[in-house]
Amino acid sequence: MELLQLLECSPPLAREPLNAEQAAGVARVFKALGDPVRLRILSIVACREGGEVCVCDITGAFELSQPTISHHLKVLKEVGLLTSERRASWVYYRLVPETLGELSAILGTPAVV
Amino acid sequence: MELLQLLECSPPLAREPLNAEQAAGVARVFKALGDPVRLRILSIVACREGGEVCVCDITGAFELSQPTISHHLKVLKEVGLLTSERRASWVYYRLVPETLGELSAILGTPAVV
DNA sequence: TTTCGACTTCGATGAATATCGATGCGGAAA
DNA sequence: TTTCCGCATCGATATTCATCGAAGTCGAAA
Repeated sequence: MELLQLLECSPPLAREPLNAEQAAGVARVFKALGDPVRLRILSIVACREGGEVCVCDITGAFELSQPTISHHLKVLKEVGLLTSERRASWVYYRLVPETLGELSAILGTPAVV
Repeated sequence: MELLQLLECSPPLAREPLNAEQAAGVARVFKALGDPVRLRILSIVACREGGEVCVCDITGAFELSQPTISHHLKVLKEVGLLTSERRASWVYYRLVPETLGELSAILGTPAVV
């Protein structure tokens, strides 16, 4: 099952206990968020006007090697938080807001909490 | 700085890029959520009428050793997602809804997304 | 006091991961 | 074609982590 679909059929934490499959899927995405570098990358992409950032801009924001940034981008892409598109020599990354929204819903909306 | 306070002053991902300190604090909590067992534990506690669960009830829901469950409970407690209280021979765990709410707000409310 | 049960802590181990340098690849320019 | 640049992949390494058995703690009961 695709990851976003699995998120969509995972109930909020406080509604009913997650089963093992749901928990495994949701945990994959939260694990991707559980790294400060990846969180900052995601934030950089999310804040950008136009919604897309090229890798060189992200690399420039950290004192980390380019392969390391590439690794983190791959992790974020694998769990459905980012998409990428190559245009000419550059690769542009975009946010997938649906995935973030599903996560937020699983945690429970602030109003309900 | 205490973790919940750091969450409170961390902007939503899409508002402005997280700085290193904010990202480190937020990542700690997401990392705790990035394990399927811990997610299920959290869900079990969140769903429970009365809001509290004793360790033996949680242990009984998994095919894992009791020290392993205790380890996961400690992780969830250290990042401010659970609190515990001992009464007689039993230890009861409760959810900290404020922490979940802060996380949800950082991801961005579903309506805004 | 001794015993017992619920739970935590400790120590060890195998697996996962963050990081990097070196290398590969794809496209554009020369 | 050759060269160069942006980015991904590979291989290696040091660290982190999930898990468990053994041992410790704490409170209640005997």
